[in-house]
Amino acid sequence: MYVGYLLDKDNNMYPNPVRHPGLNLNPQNYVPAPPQYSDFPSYHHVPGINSDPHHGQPGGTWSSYTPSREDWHPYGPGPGASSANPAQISFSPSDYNPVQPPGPGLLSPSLNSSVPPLSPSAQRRNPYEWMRRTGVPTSTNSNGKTRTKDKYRVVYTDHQRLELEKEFHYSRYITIRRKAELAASLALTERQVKIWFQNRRAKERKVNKKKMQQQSQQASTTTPTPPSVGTTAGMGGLCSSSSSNSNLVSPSSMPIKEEYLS
DNA sequence: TTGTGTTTTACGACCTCC
DNA sequence: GGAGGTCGTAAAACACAA
Repeated sequence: MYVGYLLDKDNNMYPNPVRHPGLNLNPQNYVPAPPQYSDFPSYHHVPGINSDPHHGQPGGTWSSYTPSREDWHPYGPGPGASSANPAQISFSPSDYNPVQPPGPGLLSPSLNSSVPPLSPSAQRRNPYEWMRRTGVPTSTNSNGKTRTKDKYRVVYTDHQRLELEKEFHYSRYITIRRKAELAASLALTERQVKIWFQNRRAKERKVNKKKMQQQSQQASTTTPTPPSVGTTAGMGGLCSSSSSNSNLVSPSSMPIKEEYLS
């Protein structure tokens, strides 16, 4: 889909360690971004989001961040907690009437209705279906697991995924500070960000493993001579036998997100 | 429409490091 | 002991062929 397209298009997005120079989305593929994200205050990578030492300027606002959000369980105490996610609320369907928490609205009234889809992919899937049909907690399944309380899983918005992908594209392993910043800016919990990165690394390993299998299969069928032992020439950083190796894969050499390329 | 395969969140078990 | 890593897996969401 378009996230990968963006990353491919901006393959040199992070040519140097200075990152997130505004993180502008490609308007062609992220239409109509301005009205969509004008209500997403942290989307533009507010100052302080670059506070990581290797990310650029030291952050002046870091000390003001309160990481208490980590304790919000994603399943939360019900609709109020779900509604506290501005990124998700912003795109709730017009016929959905969430229980809004009191106080200054996280949701601009203009977004409640007649909002064009977030992205091309948002036209075919609604990331907020769970908000519709998970009103009744499904506390336990047949196995007695308490895996689903209010919802089993949420579907992250394209914006959230884009930002996470960008961060992953920059670094396979997120720092504690960046995790907190990203969680705050994307209205996710730090736990969600952490798990997303874990899953993303797993995905990369899986893809690399698949690639290696294909290459070895190809080599065995085309070349009679086996590859020399002890050399990694030609592997292109695809050695993913261990976790420590997996992060050596060049970001630009990644088989980036075919699922986004449609 | 439906069946099926794939991808995406989320978690638990286990391990390592500080 | 806690945090965060991998690995395996569950199940929802999604894509797509029949």
